[in-house]
Amino acid sequence: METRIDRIKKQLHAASFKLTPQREATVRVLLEHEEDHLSAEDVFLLVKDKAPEIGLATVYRTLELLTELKIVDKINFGDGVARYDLRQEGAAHFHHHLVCIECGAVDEIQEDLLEDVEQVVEKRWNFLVKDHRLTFHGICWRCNDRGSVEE
Amino acid sequence: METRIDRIKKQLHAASFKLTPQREATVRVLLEHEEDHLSAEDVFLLVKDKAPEIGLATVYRTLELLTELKIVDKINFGDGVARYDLRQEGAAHFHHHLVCIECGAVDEIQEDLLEDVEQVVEKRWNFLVKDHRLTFHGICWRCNDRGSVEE
DNA sequence: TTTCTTGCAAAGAGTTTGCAGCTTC
DNA sequence: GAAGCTGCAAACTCTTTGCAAGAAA
Repeated sequence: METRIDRIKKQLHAASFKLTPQREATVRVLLEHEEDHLSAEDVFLLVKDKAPEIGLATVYRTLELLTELKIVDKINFGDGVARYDLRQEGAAHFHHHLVCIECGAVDEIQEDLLEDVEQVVEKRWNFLVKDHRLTFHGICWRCNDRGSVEE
Repeated sequence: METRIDRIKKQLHAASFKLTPQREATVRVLLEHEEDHLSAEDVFLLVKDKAPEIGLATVYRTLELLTELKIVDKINFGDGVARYDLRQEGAAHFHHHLVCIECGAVDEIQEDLLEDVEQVVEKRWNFLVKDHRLTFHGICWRCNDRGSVEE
């Protein structure tokens, strides 16, 4: 059976790149942390466990490469650090994020909630939507449960 | 009649800050460029025309202050540079952006298109929405008009 | 005087790049 | 051996901070 790594390898080859051991280690870290939103530094530290000789620059170069090939998405929650998210296979659109302003947790919404909104944008603004970024800032269910919420 | 500057001055005073000449010059630049999405450097260069002795650090400090007071919004389109947008007076929510991947233009949508979506998020994810960031990436009406659009 | 604010220069964080050496075909 | 890839260190960009001097209350 074809694994996710195999498919990524094919994508790289199709674009004339190799899946080197360093690149594979990086991809594996991303696969093992699909739920998280790792920074380049985070990825670097995790990759080092598998491949201690790897350099930070290689991780950056790999993440950039994967971003170009649309295998990962580079996101920015405004804290000055780029984060990298493995794209859902076959996902045409970026998923959404819920950032908790209390505890800092970041949850994902895989469903596309914007279909109607995109229709409006395309019709009313004559803007051909190719992708979107949507992040909500607020209080997550964990913090909501934990106590009363007043403004 | 009370001007926008007057009101901003009051907001500063209410939080025990002064509207110094440097801060006023910075705010004026933002007012004169409401349509744009200026980086700190952009603001700095424009402020320098009015007040040549101003330092870049002061501009950064002023923009940070205005962001804290929710007079401006700090945005990030993923190019590693923070941009600053004067908030619409009385706007509870952040406006949306249309970023053209052809010409780089950034247009604004002041209308809140997300009311329905936020309801869903609050109900289904038990997430209390306080604010949102929504950016569409695609082809703007200018580039659309200019020629045929194929992928 | 005391407190806030500023300009400058230095420091800091995150990211990119030049280059020599190493792989891979 | 040509082409691609890597690790290291240096460079670079954007932003923040320390500090002495200046302005305001």
